[in-house]
Amino acid sequence: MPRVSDMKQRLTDAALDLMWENSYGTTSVDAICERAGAKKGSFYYFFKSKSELTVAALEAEWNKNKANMDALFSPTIPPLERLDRYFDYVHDRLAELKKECGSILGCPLLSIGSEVSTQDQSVRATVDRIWDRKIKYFESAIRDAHAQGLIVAPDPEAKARALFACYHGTLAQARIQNDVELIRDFKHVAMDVLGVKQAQAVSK
Amino acid sequence: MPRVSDMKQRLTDAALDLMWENSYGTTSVDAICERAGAKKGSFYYFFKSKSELTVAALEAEWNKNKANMDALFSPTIPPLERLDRYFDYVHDRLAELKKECGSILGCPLLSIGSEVSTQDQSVRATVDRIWDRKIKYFESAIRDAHAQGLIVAPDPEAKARALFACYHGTLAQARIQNDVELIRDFKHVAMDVLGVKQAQAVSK
DNA sequence: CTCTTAGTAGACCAACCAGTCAACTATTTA
DNA sequence: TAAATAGTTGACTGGTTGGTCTACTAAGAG
Repeated sequence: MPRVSDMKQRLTDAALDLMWENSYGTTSVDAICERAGAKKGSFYYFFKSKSELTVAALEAEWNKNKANMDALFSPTIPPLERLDRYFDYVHDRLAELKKECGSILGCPLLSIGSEVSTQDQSVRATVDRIWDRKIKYFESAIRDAHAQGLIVAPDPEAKARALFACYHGTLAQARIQNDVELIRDFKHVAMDVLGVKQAQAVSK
Repeated sequence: MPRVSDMKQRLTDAALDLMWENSYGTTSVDAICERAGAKKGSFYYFFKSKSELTVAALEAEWNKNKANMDALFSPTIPPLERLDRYFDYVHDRLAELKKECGSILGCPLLSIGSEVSTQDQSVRATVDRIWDRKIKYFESAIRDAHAQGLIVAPDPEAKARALFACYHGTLAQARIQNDVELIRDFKHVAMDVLGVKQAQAVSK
């Protein structure tokens, strides 16, 4: 089996970086190739189309983050603290990225998903699928919190979806206003959504 | 003063329709002209660029909705009911649009804003400005509710921003999943965010 | 050493993009 | 009726887009 290459991954990495910072539409195949150090021929050797590359890039990003997500949402951590740590983690990462590129980028799933949802069903479905996987982390944290009597959430799945949506709205607003402030404040909003009383909130 | 024309408005209407349903990037000047029944020359007679047209289209949309927003958020209506009615109104409108085009479109401010935020500062700033105006409706409803002892919100501006962000996250998720369900449920989430006890919620 | 296979190279294409421009036309005022 | 003004027309341009194609090359297996 001759000749190995990491070009496929370089292409998905480049694509996600560019689409996250800019948008799906303004990220051209040429630009992706340039950033990955590839030529057009290589691109279309690995992917049938820009759409297919995007699906692969989103799945690759998920796989890259999964281990970290598993750690953040480990059942060994008190359930509300899992959420708290996750919010901190995202905040810190976005703040770090802002130093590099000057902008708060929000969540690529939402940006890309919202942009292509009515136009590209396979990308839309991919975003949808990954979105659901991420909600599962919220869901089990919420279920555990309910079981421990920290909150009242008889329908953890619905609560998780609602909280996840609220969080992404905050990330989107942060992107539009290019301001981390809201993200920092979201922790308190999350406690409201979950119905945690101040006294019960995660102590520092 | 010779020759009058409603073409400027036809162009902004067409642009907003297309960008709302599809996206900023995939909405071409040609497509806008076709839908408005204009030729390229007319487009660039009224607007210097696609970017400038978009700014005008967003402002025009705001002006079209303003009277209705003023009515929905009239101080004569109990504060929490104002929000309730607003959520109903948006839900009904999006459900109606879905019948026409097959998709839940979400909020054009968020879709367009998120897409262009890092690329087009004047459109970004316009979205930002209109976003702030809309928050004002939430803010005064929240302040009134606080004054009446219906909720505890010592910082109505922050609460309004948070609630608005949560709502838009829900609208974005509805667009991505093409599902009204979440929007229907948002009313209850809003009451959680505001800290309204069930018994105090708007009665039917 | 050579065959096979996985990957690379880059010229090329038709479609489309935002934007330009000079000629044209309808309408109002004087 | 004629001049001035407000709006319209559509061909055109140069650059970009996603995608194709044929020729090429590096490396492991026999």
